Amino acid sequence: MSRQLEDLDRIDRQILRILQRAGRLPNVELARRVNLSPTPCLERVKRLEREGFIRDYVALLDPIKVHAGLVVYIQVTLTDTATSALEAFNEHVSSLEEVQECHMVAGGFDYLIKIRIKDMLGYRRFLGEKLASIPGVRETHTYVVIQEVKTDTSVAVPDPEPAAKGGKR
Amino acid sequence: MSRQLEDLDRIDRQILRILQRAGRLPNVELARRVNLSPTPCLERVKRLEREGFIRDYVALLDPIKVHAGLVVYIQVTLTDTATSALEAFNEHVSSLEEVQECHMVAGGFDYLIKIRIKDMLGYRRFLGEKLASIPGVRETHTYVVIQEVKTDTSVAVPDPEPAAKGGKR
DNA sequence: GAGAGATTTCGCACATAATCCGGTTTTTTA
DNA sequence: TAAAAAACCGGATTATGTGCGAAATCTCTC
Repeated sequence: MSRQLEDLDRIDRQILRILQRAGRLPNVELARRVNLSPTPCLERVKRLEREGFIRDYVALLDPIKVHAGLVVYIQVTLTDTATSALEAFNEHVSSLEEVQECHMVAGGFDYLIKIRIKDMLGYRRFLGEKLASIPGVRETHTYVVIQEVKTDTSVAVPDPEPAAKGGKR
Repeated sequence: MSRQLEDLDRIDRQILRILQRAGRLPNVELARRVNLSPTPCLERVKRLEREGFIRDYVALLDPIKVHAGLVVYIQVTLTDTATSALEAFNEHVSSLEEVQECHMVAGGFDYLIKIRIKDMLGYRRFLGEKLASIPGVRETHTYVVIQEVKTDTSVAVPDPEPAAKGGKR
């Protein structure tokens, strides 16, 4: 029914790579870059969306200009590691607007969460008013980010396999 | 010259919040949602882009479908903490396609980098062939992500201050 | 508090892009 | 090799983005 990555040809992958960087590129221009006419190009894009390769399109803001320039990673350990407790924590954390990412990491049922706030005062408020109010938090360890060296929302799309034998595709 | 966040009114902030979630929303529809006609709405969007509040527009892909489903955080300590060594490391890391984020964290000149790869084999290859080849890496500590609880590219845009008294500016 | 100026808004006209449709070419399959 | 399926293209239609002048709103000054 739905294609796998292996089923995508060179053009499909090109499209993914381009749209990852320029989500609002007009279809005419996209078609030109991948050497297609607009119609089949749009058809491919729509299909990639339908099949779930493309999740959605977003605008990226300048964090500093919207007062969210400070990034802090917080490592969290829970007291209770029962499934229900974990799920409760998941729910709670997901609802916090400062939390950009939350991951459960291997080795001792810890969490690593990434937050964006304006400044240290914002961090203190988050820790005291938001994170502390979540039940079951045993301890936290804070990593304050001094410099953002790289931030990239795109992922590498591998080239297609040269197609084993016989025909091509 | 360029506006600050404080200078944005309710509508501007609404626009930012909406476009963060739906970067390809047609301007007519956006205008309808913020109760404006298309013309001034587009004018505002263009201005927000020009002033740098909106950095760019991107398509978000499904990491699993493009064989980048495994997230690993790696904590890195360098042997040399001279500015030139740090900059060299920054350059090197930024060029690696698996690296989605790289942050310098306070307290001992460590780095925290986030990578996306297909599986554990991909991780081993990255560590052995890519990260190890960067000079000056003293030690690394790995956090393997079991579950992605939350991932959000958007940031909270605060509501405007009610404008103190008398005039505003 | 009245008025000049600036800013923002709207509605219409125009340009550009997205979408639809039919026909052709290419690829796949039997 | 022929038939079927899929992909592609070009042009017509529709929708969307963009430019411009006029009206409305707001700001500031006197």
